[in-house]
Amino acid sequence: MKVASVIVDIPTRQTDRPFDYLVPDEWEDVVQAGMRVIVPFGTRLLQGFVIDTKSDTEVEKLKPIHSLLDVAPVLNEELLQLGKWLTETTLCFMISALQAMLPAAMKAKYEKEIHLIQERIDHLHEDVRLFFGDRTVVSWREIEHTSLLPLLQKEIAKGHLEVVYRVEEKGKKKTAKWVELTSTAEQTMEAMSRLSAQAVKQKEILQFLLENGPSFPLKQLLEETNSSLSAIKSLVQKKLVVEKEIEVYRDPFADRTFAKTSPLPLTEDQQRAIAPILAGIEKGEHDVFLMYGVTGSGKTEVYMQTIDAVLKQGKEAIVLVPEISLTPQMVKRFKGRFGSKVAVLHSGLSLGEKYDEWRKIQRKEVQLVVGARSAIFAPFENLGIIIIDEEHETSYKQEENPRYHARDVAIFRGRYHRCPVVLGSATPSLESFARAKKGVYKQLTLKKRMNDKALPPVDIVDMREELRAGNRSMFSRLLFEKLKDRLEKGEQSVLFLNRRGYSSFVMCRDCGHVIQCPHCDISLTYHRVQQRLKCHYCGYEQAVLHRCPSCESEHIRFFGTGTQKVEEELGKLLPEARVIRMDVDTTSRKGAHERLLNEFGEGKADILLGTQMIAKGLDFPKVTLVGVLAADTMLYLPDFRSAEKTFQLLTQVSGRAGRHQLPGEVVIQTYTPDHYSIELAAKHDYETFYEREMLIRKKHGYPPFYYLTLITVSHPEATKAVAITDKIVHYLQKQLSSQAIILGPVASPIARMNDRYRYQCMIKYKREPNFSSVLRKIVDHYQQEINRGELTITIDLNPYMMM
DNA sequence: AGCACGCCGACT
DNA sequence: GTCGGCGTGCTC
Repeated sequence: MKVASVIVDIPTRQTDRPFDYLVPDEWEDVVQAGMRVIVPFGTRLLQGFVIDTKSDTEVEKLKPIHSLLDVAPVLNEELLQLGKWLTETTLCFMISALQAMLPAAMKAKYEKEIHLIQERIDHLHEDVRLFFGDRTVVSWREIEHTSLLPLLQKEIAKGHLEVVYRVEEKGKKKTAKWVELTSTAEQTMEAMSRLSAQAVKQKEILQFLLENGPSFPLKQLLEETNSSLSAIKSLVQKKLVVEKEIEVYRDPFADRTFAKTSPLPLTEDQQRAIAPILAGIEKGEHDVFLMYGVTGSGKTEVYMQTIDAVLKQGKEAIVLVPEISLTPQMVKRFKGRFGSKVAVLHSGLSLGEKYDEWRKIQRKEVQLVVGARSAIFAPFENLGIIIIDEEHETSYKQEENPRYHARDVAIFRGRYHRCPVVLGSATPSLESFARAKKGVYKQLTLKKRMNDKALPPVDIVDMREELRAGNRSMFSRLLFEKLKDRLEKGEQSVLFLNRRGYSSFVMCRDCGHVIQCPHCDISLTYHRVQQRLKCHYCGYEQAVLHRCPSCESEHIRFFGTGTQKVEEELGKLLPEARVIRMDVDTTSRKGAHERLLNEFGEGKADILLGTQMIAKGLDFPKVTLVGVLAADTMLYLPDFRSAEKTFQLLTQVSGRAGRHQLPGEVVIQTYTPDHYSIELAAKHDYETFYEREMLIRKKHGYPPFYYLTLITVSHPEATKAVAITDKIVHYLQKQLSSQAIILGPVASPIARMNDRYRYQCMIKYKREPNFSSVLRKIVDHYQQEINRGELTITIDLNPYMMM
């Protein structure tokens, strides 16, 4: 007897354990851990993952596996272990962990249907027969909310109708039809001679296949022989050819060629940095390297040469880059160096395209993956290096279950494969830099820029001064002068507007009323293109108002500075300037991002105006001026990392100027010019920033001095939310050591979302061996209320979003 | 998650 | 006396 332990596709506490199934004899040699199967569960069918096989079980009423979804495991031993580890470190369900490691296309889609039973059709109620018409199957969804439901249920009970559960995959493999000769050349020729004289096309097709076959893609065959499908059909009927479905990959880069590049000679700095990594690769040793290198110091070239060494060993490599900088420029660099050995995974790809890239990895058709966060789960079996570029980026932390950080996963995998993990950044996260200083990570430093160009001088403009001087525009006099100057010289400028925490809201000028979402405690954002007000948290939207709902005044207007508004003002101030605007609105269409950047690169515009997305990776020789319109917009968000984020962003943006022959300049506009994060960013002084910020973190008990966990409780009733949070706080105080600092309950920064009140509790701690079991007990205790859907408790170990 | 099972009130 | 409402607990 062979038994399979299966994790079923229901993410709840009660089903978060393996269920045993009998493996039918015919699959005894096939079923292995890591495969997906379909199993009966209660009355339905579900997708599940085999995590173990064994020869006996305590379970008495074993059901057999219904069917297999894979012929080979989709998760290997390492990834199964990694899944287990994810459940422990992020407190998620096993099924969520397993699904997170696979492309979304492999998730199941469930269909419930009512089938007609042919033999019982005479017994069937008149109305039901009428409803079915000439159909034999009706989807459950169609009748679920109709008056027909009770009648149908009776008929089902009587056995006149049958309920069928179907499980399907979300994404499909893409196939193409091919045509193939069924017999040998001689037999085919002989058959040709027996064809009727009228069958000109059929003979032509056979002849073509004899010369170019024996198999050929159907579509091209029709084109080449200029014939129609009917000719093929006749040949199929005569059994002279067969049609075959052959799997093809969707290729997101099909119509692109990438110029081949070769390794560049390394600078002294680079050589010093690469040596320990190469030694690690050579010896098969796991180490975490923090590569701290100023912008333009050539980190990417170092990455590529280490990858080269890994591939030469016959091993594989993963490169993570932040979603936002996974630009065509970036892809081009890797594709140019490593050609067809590269798979690219990012959110711009369709479900099916991601699935195809994943299968290329699984089939070992590629050796290198460049991708965003989830690419860390690439199913390589012989990893030689993992590189995380811009390691400080918060997008490496997933903000939904499983709430993992790609850096932690990388280190897990690096340890498993005994290979180096390289974290690269010009502005490392405090956590990583502190670990490097302690010697936990090995620090590698790239001090000099490759072309020996000095970092650009930065001017800080105090916008309060501007206001006092009577300048009410969003451009300071200095920035305006410099923009005009570049325009005259024919050089380019980049204007950066950080909109986060500063979106355009609608306010009444008479009574100060701000239009808010009726379901969330957050102001609605004005979307100019569609002339609508939208809630960014629950999706609520409404038409723009022309009269204040509170005081009936007509003096209601839009506040906040959006990119569109900057564009408008630029048009007034510098009408001759050609401006390209890049934000969510202008880049949402596929390929728009790349097109706009290309236009700018070709000099078709003087000014590139944009949000976050232009902060990274752009490298245009003619850019000599970078302007930051409002540096402090995110400085006062309720987030202990806001100073760090501001520093990183300003440093990042400044790095866009003067990367080549022409010297660059940076202008930072701010209302808080003496804030250390702005001052030190202007001086390009990371290390001083690090020291200052560390003092603050230490004083207030934040990472990297303390670990942090955020518990968010949400409930439709505010009093309940407070009471439960309060109980949790008290319980934690009893269970945790006296060193742990437990804060709360306090209302979340967004106190109501989707008509649910949100309260939170923050725990700062150094060492709590029982922490996760304490947290588990809390969730278990409220299980009923959670199941009823009234209550949710979200636990984020190591949060990056405090909202 | 979804479904069966079981316990209460409103009706033929 | 039964039909159907929802609350409770189980699914290998």
